[in-house]
Amino acid sequence: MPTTLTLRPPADYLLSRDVCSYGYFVLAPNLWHVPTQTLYRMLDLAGGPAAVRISPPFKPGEPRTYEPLPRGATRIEGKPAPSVRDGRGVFPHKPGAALTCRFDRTLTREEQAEARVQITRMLRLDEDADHAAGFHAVDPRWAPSGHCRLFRSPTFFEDVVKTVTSCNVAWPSTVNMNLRLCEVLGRRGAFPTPQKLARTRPGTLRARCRVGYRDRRMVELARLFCPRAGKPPEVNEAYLADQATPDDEVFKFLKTLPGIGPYAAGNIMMLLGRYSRLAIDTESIRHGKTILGMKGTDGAITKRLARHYEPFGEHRFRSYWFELWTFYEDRNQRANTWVRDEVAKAFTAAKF
DNA sequence: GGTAGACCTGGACGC
DNA sequence: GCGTCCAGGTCTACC
Repeated sequence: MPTTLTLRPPADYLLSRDVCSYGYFVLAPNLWHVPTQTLYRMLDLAGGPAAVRISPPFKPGEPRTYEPLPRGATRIEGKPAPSVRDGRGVFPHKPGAALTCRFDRTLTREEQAEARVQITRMLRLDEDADHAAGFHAVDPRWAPSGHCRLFRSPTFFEDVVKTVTSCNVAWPSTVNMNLRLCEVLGRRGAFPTPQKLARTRPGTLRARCRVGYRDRRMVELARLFCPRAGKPPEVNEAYLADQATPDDEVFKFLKTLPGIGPYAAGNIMMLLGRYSRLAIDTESIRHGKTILGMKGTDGAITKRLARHYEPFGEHRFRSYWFELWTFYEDRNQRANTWVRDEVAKAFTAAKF
């Protein structure tokens, strides 16, 4: 019998808001199903891949069976998206509602524990209501909407690779690269494991996944996540995620990784739960110019942005990000109504 | 330490 | 339909 797990999120948790809070929710293998406000994806577990559907509790009378997506499907036809009349407050379920995680196969006890860890990481269920209150105390602008959590991947490796696919490329290419990585290298469409990517020939990555010159860097990066000659992986996730490790040390280490520069390192810091740094890219410059009214060269605006977000201290990234995210939502409706293949083309700096 | 140019892909544009 | 140009962040060579 297929496994169903119930996860108790923090009291202020809203699936539609907290999943649709960062661009990675539209990158494969994630699939946000707009009509049912449900997240689908494939998780790679010890016993093999398992598809999971994460949703608020189902109402009495609703079908209890798992409804797999057709292979290759990118969307499901259904009812129109819920009303977005809310002006950043109303969603189709209540804050703190238990999350139902339905799998397409039976999971062993070990796999259930593994799945809980991965889903908790992805949804940031470890950032409780007190954590959110800490952010809102520093930046009260986001208290009414409750924005605080930023969606990420079930594994650190996936977050790092996704960040590399977002560098020096327009958003549609990032969407495409992730789709192909999952289709070509992932088991049943899951995100490829470090071991699989480390064994892949750069030429295959370039030709079939369209990653371009990133091919060798991605293979080298994957190798750093794999144990070698009985030694632990060079990338020590526990050390990097440990809040006792200084931000400066983490940032310095990340920049030594292949394909990771200042922007990518800043972004990965956020994905590790470290919000004290910005990740400055062309979108940041555009934001500085068009929304914050900054003038001057890109270098000058970068310095002004640093000064502008200084007052938000340990929460700089989130204060910056939700300004940017609100800008996107004002022009493209609420993020929980976005369909992957449609936003793939709309979601670029040049379009705004 | 700072900077110029190469690295690829895919969208936009002109013909 | 084809060719050309351009955006995007990192890396390397060079000053």
